[in-house]
Amino acid sequence: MTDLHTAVLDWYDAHQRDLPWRRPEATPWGVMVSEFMLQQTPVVRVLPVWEAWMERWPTPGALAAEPSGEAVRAWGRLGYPRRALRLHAAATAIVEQHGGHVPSSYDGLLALPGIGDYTAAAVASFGFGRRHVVLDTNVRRVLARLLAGQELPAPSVTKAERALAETVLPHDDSAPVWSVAVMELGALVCTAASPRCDACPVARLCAWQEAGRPAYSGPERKAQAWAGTDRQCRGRLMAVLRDADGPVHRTALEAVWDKPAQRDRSLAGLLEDGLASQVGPDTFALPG
DNA sequence: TAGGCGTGGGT
DNA sequence: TACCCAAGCCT
Repeated sequence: MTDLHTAVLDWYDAHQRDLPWRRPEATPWGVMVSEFMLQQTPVVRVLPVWEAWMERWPTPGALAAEPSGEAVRAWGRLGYPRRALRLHAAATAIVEQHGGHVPSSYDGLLALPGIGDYTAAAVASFGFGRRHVVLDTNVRRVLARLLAGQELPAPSVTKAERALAETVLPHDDSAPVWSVAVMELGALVCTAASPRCDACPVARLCAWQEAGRPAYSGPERKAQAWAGTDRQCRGRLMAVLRDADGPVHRTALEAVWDKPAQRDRSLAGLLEDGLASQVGPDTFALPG
């Protein structure tokens, strides 16, 4: 155990948030649900939805037994509702292919819909105690600063970055807690915009500090457009479907977006994606 | 692989 | 006010 590990783990022990999916009684399914919800979504918004979700669907089988539309409805305003669809599909695959038990291996997890490298590593690690490099945006940022001396990581994961993360991943059973501790450090202290270096337990070991905190100099990071996009339109349409008890008439959808061509294209996209279904000549609903 | 895909809080 | 960004995935 190096000075670096001791400092990070001691800090985590003292400052970690009490999150329900981190508690000892949390199941692999609960961990998996949390990881789906946390994809691109802050913890504070996930908490109440996760609680309600686990109350209603405590196992993959419970979720798989209901229509996918119920998952989309329960997803609420978390955003990226196809995650709800994919979580439902993953639950179905777990029932059909894994006897209702969340697979414990990275490869088994990676094969499920909606699970990529990060989520597979996170569930294998946090849900089953396995040793995997867990590279999310927090870990990447912390290691970029601490080890590479750069303010921000590259736009996508590089081989060198993964290799560097491997060099600091403990080889004993503390690998998972190391990963979650680094993530927590990134979420609470080593933040993207205004890092609180005065509160950082490893500032004295940080290559970025040592270099004088140079500004990011890599490829340009372009922001996503939002106003007037199909995404905004789709969000409006989904809100109408979600908030209705049953099927809604076409006019209710037309009322929330005034550009007919874009509205029609967006609705067609939602039908194509399986996020909505047409139940009559002029009526639509969440999928059955 | 670059771009599409929701939502809302922080600065 | 306008970005910026938050435990990514898929095509």
